[in-house]
Amino acid sequence: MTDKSTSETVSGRTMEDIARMAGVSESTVSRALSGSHLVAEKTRERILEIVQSSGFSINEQARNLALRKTKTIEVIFPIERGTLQHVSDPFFVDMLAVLTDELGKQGYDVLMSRSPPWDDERPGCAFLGARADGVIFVGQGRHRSEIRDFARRHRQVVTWGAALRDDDHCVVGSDNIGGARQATHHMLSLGRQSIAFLGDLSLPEIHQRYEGYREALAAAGKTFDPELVINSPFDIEQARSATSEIANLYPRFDGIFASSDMIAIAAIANLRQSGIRVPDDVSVVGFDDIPSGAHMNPSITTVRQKIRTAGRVLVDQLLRAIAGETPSPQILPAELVVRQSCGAQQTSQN
Amino acid sequence: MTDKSTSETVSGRTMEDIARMAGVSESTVSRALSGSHLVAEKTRERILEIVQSSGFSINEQARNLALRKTKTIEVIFPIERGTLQHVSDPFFVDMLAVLTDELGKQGYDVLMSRSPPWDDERPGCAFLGARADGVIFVGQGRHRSEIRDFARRHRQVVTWGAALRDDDHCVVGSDNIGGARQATHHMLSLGRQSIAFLGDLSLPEIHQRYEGYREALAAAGKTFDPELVINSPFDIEQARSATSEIANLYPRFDGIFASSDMIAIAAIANLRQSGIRVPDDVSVVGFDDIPSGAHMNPSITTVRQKIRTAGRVLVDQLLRAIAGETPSPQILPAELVVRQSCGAQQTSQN
DNA sequence: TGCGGTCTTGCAAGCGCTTGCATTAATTCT
DNA sequence: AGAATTAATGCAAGCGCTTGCAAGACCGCA
Repeated sequence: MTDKSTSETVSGRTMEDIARMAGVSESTVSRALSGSHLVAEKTRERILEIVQSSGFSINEQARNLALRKTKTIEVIFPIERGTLQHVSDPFFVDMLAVLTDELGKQGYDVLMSRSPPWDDERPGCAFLGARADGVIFVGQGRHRSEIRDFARRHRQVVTWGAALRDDDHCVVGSDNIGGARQATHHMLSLGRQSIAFLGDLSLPEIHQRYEGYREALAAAGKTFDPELVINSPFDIEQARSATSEIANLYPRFDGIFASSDMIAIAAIANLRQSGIRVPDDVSVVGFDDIPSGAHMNPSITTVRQKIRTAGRVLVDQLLRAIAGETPSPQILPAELVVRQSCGAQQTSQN
Repeated sequence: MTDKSTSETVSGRTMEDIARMAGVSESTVSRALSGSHLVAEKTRERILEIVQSSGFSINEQARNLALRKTKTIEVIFPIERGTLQHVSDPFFVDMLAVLTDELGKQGYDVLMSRSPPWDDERPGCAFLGARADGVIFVGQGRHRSEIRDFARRHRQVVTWGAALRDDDHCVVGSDNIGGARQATHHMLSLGRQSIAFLGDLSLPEIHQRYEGYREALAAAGKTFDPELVINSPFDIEQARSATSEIANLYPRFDGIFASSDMIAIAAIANLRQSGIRVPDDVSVVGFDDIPSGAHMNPSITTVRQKIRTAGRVLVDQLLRAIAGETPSPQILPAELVVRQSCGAQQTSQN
C-alpha cells in the first residue's frame, strides 16, 4: 500500500530502507544517528557505513515534526513587495550575516521569506503558516501595525527598529535619536550653520533620527528650515535621483545629515557632480557605518550602529521568548565615527 | 494519551482543535484551508472565521511532510567557518536578494544555512540532512570537490561559479575569462604598460579571471611580472591590508585589475593614501559592478556580472532538476562598464 | 415510494522520524 | 547453576497534516 517511489526527498531513501539493509529496526537506526548510547558500538558502525554508502539524507521535516520543533528562525525584511532592492543596503546585509551567524551558533537555521506573512499572495488564505520557532523582523518598514498584530498573537517575535512607547512586544534598536543628535551637533560645533536632513520620514527608525536632528538644531538655537528636509529612499540609485536637486539649494546649507550611509554616498556624488566640495563646502555625516565607508573618498563620517551587538541581543531575546521567558526591549548606544566627510579633519589629498 | 499542551508551534492550536471548535472533522478543516471545492461554502466560512479568531497557524512542517515536499531551497555560501564576513561583499548579497526574489516568484522559500553540509559540527554525524527540495551553492570557494561530491549524490543541485571541464553537475557562471580579458585589454589599449592583478587565486572563479588577465597580457605581447600578482581576499578590511604594500611597487605598474570591486575600492584607498592618483597615475578596473561603484570618487570601471540573469538561470535550472530533467550549465556574458577609475574618460573634478 | 445522481463529510492510512516501554540477550553475582 | 542486573533491541503510538475512498444527506424523477 505504501508507495515510497515518489518520495521527493533529495535522497530517495528513508530510515526504513536503512533499517532493512542493516537488518535492524527503524528505532535503532534513529538512535544510531542521533548518537544515543542505547546502541551497540558495532551496530552503530554498521549502520553508519550503510548510511554513507547509500547516500541517505535524513528528512529534517519529519524529524522536526516528531521533535516538535524546527530549529529554524524566520528572518523578515519588511520591504515592499516585488523587489528586494532595499535589502541590498549593506546595513541590512550585515545584519543578516550577523543573525545567521549568531543563530547558527545556537543551532538554528535561517529562513528568509520573501514577503511578510500578512501579504500572503494566496487569496482567501487568511491564516499564517508557522514554519519556524520564532521570527525576527529586521526593521519595521511601513508595517508597524501589522508587526504589532503579529507579535500580539505570537510570543516568539522580536524586531529590530525603533522602540516606540506603545509597543507591547520586544523591539531592539539603536539610539537613533541620540545618534542623530550627536551627528548634527558635531557639524554644528564645527561651525556649520545650516544642516539639511535626508531620509524617509515614514519609516519609524528614520523618523527618530529626524527627531534627534531637530533636537540638536533646537539646542543650538538654529531655526529649522523645512525645505532642507528631503525625502530619500534607501536604495542608492533612488537616493541619487531623490537628492539630485539638492545642489540647487546649495548656499542655503553647508551641512547634511544623511539618515544612512548609502544616502550620504548618493548625496556626495550629486554634490560633486555640481562642483560642490565635500567637506570643504558642505559637511556630510551618514548613519550605519557600512564597511566601505571608511575607504571612500572622502571617507564617511557616520553614526555607527553596533550591528554585532544588535544581532546578539536580538537572538538572545528571541531565544528567551522561545524558552517561555519575557524578552526585554533594548536600546543600543550609537556612536559617532569621525572621518573626512564632515570636515573635522583635513582631507589629505586629491 | 495525546498531549498537545507542549506543542511548539507558534500558535499552540492544531487543526484538530479547529475541527472540534467548528464541529467538523480535521479533513474538512484541511480542505477548507487549502481551497478545495469539496467543502460547502457555509462550512468554509465558519471554519475560516474560527481560524482567524483563534490565531491558528498551520504547521508547515507537517503539511510539507504530508505533501512530500518542502517548497524550500537551500542557499549556501561556501565560506570559511566562524564568520560570514565574506558574505558582506555586495555581490553575494545582491545574488542572495535576486535568488530570494526569483525563488519567491516560484513559491519557494530560501533557507540560508550557516555552514556547508559537509562541515557539520555534529561529531560522528556523517549524514546529510535534507530540508529543502534543492540546493544552490553561490560560489565554490575552496570546496570544489565537496560540492562535486554532494552534487553527485543529489541531483537537485546547481552552483554559481567557475564552470570547469571536469564538472559533472550544473554550474552557471559569468564569463570570467572573457571579462577579465576585456578589462585588462581595455587598460592596455589606453596605453597602460604594466598591469597588476589583485585577487585570491585559490578560488576557481578568481583563477579564471587571472587566466583572462594573462591572456590579454600575452595578446598584447607584454611580459608577465609575477610580483604584480597580489593575493587578496574579498573582505574589504582584509583587502585593504593585503594590498597595503602595493604603493611601494608603484612605478612598476600603471594599471590594476582587481578581481572584485571591493578589492578595487581597497586598492584605490591605499593608493590615494600614498598620494598616487587614480586614474591619472594608475588605472583601475574592478569586477562585479556593485551598486555603489557608480557613485564613488572616482567611479569604478568594472566588469558587470549580470546578476539578475544569473539568478534567473540558476533558479530555472534548479527547478528543471527538481522536475527530473537534466539542467544544463551556462556561461553568462560579462560586460565591461567604463567609468572613471580606468582613465578612459577625464575625471571631472576634485 | 424507490433509485440513480450530486454534494458534503468523515474515516483511516500514510508522510518519515522519535521515544517510552516491553522484551530479549548477555553478564554478573551468590 | 539459577537469580538478578544490565545492555541492546524492537514495538507501537504519536507529531500535525493530506487525501482516496466510502458513507450519508438530499435532490429529482419515474
